[in-house]
Amino acid sequence: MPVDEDPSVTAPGRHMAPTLELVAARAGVSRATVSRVVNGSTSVSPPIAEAVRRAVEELGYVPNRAARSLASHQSQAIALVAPEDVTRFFGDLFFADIVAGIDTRLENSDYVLNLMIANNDPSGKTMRYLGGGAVDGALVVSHHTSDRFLRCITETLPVVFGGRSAVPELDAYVVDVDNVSGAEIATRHLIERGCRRIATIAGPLNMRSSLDRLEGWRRALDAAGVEAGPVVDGDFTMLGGAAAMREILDSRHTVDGVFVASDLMASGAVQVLLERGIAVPDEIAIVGFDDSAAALATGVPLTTVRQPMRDMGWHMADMLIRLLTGEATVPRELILPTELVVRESA
Amino acid sequence: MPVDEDPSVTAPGRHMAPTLELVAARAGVSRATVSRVVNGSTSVSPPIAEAVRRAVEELGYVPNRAARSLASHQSQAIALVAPEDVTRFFGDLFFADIVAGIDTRLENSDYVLNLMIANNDPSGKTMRYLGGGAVDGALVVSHHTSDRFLRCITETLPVVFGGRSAVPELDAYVVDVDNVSGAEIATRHLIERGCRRIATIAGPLNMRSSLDRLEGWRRALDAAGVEAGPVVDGDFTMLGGAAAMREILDSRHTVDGVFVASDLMASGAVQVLLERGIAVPDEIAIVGFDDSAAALATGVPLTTVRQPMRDMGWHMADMLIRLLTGEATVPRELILPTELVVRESA
DNA sequence: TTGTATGCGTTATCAT
DNA sequence: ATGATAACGCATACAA
Repeated sequence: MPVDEDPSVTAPGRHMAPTLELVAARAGVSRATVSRVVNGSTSVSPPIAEAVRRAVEELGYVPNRAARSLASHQSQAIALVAPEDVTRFFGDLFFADIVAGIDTRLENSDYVLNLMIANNDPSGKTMRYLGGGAVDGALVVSHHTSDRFLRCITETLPVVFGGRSAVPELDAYVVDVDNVSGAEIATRHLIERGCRRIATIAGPLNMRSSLDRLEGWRRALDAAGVEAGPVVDGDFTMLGGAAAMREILDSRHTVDGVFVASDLMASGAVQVLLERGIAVPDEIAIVGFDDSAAALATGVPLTTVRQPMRDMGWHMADMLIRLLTGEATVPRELILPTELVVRESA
Repeated sequence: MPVDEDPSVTAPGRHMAPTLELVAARAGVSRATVSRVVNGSTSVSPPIAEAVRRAVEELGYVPNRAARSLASHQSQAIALVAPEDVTRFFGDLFFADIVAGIDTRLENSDYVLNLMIANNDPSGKTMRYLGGGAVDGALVVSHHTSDRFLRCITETLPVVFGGRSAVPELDAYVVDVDNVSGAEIATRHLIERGCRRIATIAGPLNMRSSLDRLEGWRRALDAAGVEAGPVVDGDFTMLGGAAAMREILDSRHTVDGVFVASDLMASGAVQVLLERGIAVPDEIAIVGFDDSAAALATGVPLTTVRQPMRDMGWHMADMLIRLLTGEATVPRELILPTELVVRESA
């Protein structure tokens, strides 16, 4: 026979958190009823509901997550899975912003965010965790995550991707930034300010965003009937950008404008230009992409394309929640607009 | 009436995850035994343990977190609580790195990371969550979080702070970067290269790190018998740094070196110098702090002080885990060394 | 509308 | 060393 302590309603147990049971006792109803009002069931008479709410308030009751999860088969948690090298690629660039965006969406929900840095091993801890019912869904900032890994996880859980992957067959839910039109706008800006020999420094061509930005550059050129200048890979790094700029300058081409697919690369490119005494933007105009910190820290403040990373985070979370709550019509793809920020480099 | 599928042991239930029960059946033992081997209890005979392990493997069993948590009163989760404006202050600076560090420590543990952006309201969702047993402990990157908030949370949970707060009475567990000696080294570098009239552009003086860096600057000066130059608040922003630099130049002081308490501010300062045709470092040498992206994107690559943010994350997590596992001797404070990175600005 | 009873998957306390 | 069995705190089907 269990040794029950006196469950006197007045005694606020030392450290034990109050349970449904206690609230029920205090309100003079059954556990089920308390559960109902806590979960916002409609079928409970106003006076009773009120009494329960009071008891909840007085006792400072807060539902036990584990118990709730166990009984309901829902964790009310979602995972944010980021590739192993967040800090290398997303670098210190967007991560904080995306997270902030996700959080603002989650704020008014009951979901909490679980952070996972994932290696690309579909059999690792990450997969076990995601598969083990620990989370109801996942947000993944993909960009170049392995195919096998992605497929695995989408089979297990509702997933929303941030940034379309390079493998288009994977028709999952995704929110992305409109890289194409962003690049297009940037390039058009170059054209409108008079540039006619426009090169581009691109990102690694196995990344979707690089491809899209290249495409946008090309479109703007085509639309204006301007001949395409050289295309050089800058690897999305500052050093790569500098190297690419040198390559362009040393080539047989003459250019008067460059669309650079990231601010970091643009920053490297501008430094090379300055070193060689080439005036920016007068001799060569530069437009970057990202509107990252680098855009302002560069010798010549960069004209660039701002990406709404915060919005992206918000919408990723929003989409997933709508998926989880069984909403009927969740669009499979959401493309967020970019914005040209005109500063001094073009 | 629920439509149960045949729970035959051999049939890998469509979607239901295998439970202890199933594993037990398969291995021909009791649930308790399975639980023991899963949790690494010693008191189980090798052959039986082996059989269980096989069953676990074959069924792909993974313990249900909710159930485990409910029964054990431990969530195996820790929270990372960041101030509301992560993205403004930590900005895109350190957040990703700290997270990466935390994650590497957590990787080999059973803990998962819960991310919470906290407003400073001790009664809000964050507090309810932290108090509700949803996590076993918390990591907080504090720097300027409200006192009341902090006190609240430290009373509820084991907490490790990243960065000492400005309120020293709060003697919680904390890991911090050695701002004092970092600033000292930076300033000494200035002195060693011949500077004799050394100013400093400081951060907001209500932040502990600002205070510490100021202190380091002063110490180096004192140690070398060099008179202290002007001290100007640069607000930890690029614009603030630029304004501060102008203020120094326009003052009655002449300076030949400036220790700037952040790269972002240093970046602004350098631009002002360049605009006015003042040679860096020949006429005025600049040393920054952080070794952030801004350090490289600046016109003159910055000599600066690198902070081991990744290590900081690692040690925060490590400290908390040791606290949670009841380790006897956990130091209350851990100060990580910084490192001077010499580039071109000084 | 409200209460009763059962189950969720583990851990932990007992016996054995 | 191993196996029953009782919590753990909540949701929910069902009865009232």
